[in-house]
Amino acid sequence: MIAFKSRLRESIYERLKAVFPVALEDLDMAPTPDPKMGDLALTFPFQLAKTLKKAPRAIAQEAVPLLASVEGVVKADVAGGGFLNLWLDKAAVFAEAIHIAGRTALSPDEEKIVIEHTNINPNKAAHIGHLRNACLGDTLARCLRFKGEKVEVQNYIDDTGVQVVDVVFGFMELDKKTLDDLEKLPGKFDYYCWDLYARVSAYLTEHPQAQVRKTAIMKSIEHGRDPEYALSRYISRRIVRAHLATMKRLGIAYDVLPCESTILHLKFWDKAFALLKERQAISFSAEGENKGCWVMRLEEDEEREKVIVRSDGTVTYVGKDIAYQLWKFGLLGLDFYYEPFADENGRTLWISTPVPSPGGPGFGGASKVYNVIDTRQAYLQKVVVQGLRSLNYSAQAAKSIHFSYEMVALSPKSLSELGYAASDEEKERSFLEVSGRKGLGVKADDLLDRLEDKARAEIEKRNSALPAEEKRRIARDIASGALRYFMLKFARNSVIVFDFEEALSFEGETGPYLQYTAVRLNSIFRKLKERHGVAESDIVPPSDGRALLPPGLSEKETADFWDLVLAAASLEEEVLRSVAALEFSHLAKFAFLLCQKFNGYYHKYPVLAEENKSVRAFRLLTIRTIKEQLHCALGLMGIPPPERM
RNA sequence: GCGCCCGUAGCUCAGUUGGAUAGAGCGUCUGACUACGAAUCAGCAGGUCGGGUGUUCGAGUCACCCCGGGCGCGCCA
Repeated sequence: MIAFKSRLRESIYERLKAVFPVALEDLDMAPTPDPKMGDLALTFPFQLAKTLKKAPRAIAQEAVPLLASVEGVVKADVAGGGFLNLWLDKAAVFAEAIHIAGRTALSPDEEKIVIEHTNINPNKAAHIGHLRNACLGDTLARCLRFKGEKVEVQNYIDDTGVQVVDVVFGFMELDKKTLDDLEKLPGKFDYYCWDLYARVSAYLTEHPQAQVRKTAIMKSIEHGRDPEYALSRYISRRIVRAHLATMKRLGIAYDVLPCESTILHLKFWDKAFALLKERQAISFSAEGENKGCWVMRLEEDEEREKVIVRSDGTVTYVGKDIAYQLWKFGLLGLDFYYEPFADENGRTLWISTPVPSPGGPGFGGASKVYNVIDTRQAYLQKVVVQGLRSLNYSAQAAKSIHFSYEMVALSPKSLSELGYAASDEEKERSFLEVSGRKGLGVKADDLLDRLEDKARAEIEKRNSALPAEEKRRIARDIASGALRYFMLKFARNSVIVFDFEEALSFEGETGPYLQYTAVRLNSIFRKLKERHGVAESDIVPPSDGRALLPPGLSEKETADFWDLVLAAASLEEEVLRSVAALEFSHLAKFAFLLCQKFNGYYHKYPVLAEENKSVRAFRLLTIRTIKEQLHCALGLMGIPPPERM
């Protein structure tokens, strides 16, 4: 419908411009509050009132005759204090909706877009906070690809960070395990490390003198000395595989895994450092509290400065991030080497390596970059962008988007369900932050397992005769759909206070509600084939000149049909709106509303049982359009539509 | 102290870059299945949109000030 609307806007503009001082972009067309008042409302009379020194209502009155014969408009009228309401040609809109259903006419704006998301430290299992990140990032990727953009998804692996060092320390010092022992460790490795990491954190707090040993381990890893280096590498790689397996359960995949170790080996930082010095984006601090450091002055606060290179010559996290961001835009003049890491449904996932490997693919070189990182890192992301700007890469700075979102926290109820013994101070609070250090959080796989168990029980109630394998597959799809919708339904700026009961719900505004709706739609077409031998693809608009809307259709049904089709036809606009605002709760809400409208419609209007042939054909055409748009929306959210459930 | 975010129905949250009469879900209550799938649908009840002052034809939405809560502000990542 986006194409229909833009054509409409242009022809309205053509009619108005001779008489009124309007610009094309002033012609906003908002839906009316009530379909009885028309379909779209123009508000330009309000805007013109002052300059024309006329009442908005009078302006609207004057404009009405100009719009009466615009193509696609069947009626125009004045309403309220000066709204100009339009009634659209239902058949024309419906025809376009049928034509475009399940597809899009949108086109890309960028040469190439890089999205960085997930980025879990490879030292422990993924938890619900990580899931929010991955679901948002993956949905963004899907929407941009739908739009036609060339998208590359990167999952940055901090394989040399202190968090991995902590776990190496734990294996060596607390558990006295060798690499050989690790290879034989039974059970879920990421779960083992989850507990170990919490144990190490507690141990280091109680035994500050152990920091010396930890520092020694870190140095060994940096210099590639075994057994520390071999352990760190083994741990990080095995955990990354665990994370990938978790994300695969949600249909989330990546193109490339850039590793921090490679950034260090290939001297990305040295190159970036030289650039920063050369263009004076950073300066050497000769005195004061940051004496001996290379620092960047902050634009919004001249008093403050951020240390980029420490006095001991090592680079900070932000410094490395600036180098990485430069590489994403192809501004570093360096590239990684790559080797295959995994095969995901026939698609190769590549990992960076310092070892030259001829014939490998190339990554990076984007014209726009989205970094999906929670809002607590907003300050650091600002510094990164300022880094680009200071290097005179203002175009790239403007296209460095921090896709920020609030954290996932735990409700007091979920804390007690996890068996967490909260301190008195913690009991006062309305929620607690997830903390890997404390081992406090809901592990992604645990939550998915619980969702699957519950889904399987529900399937058993309804479809116990299905083959076991199919029941398992459906349970997986429902678990995935429930979780993905849950992660998208909240606005990104609001803290999700996680509650098991809410997250495990399959009723109301949930993923399974949407899936159930899709299943009902499937069933109609399955039965159409079984009972009447008509395939879904045979449902097409009448070709013999008969009207798209059957004559004599009741006023009530026309209104219900129209409400449904208008909703379905706004998918593309909703996608654009969601991407522009980075607010995928819009898309989620859109899909939910569409399902609600369909379920209400279907309740009132029988389809297969309808005796009047032309009415039945019309309803089939209507719901087929709905089905395709719904499947499309589900696909954008990564919610799998089961055949049955 | 400075910066960012949040405050809407009993609970959890939407609210289309300012539009007409503020909406969902859950929960409560009342109804609808020998099924085109009840993971559904129909209905009842529930609101000084934290408070105030402005801007505007129009404010839940924008500005400023308060109140309450969260998160940042490391030579950690």
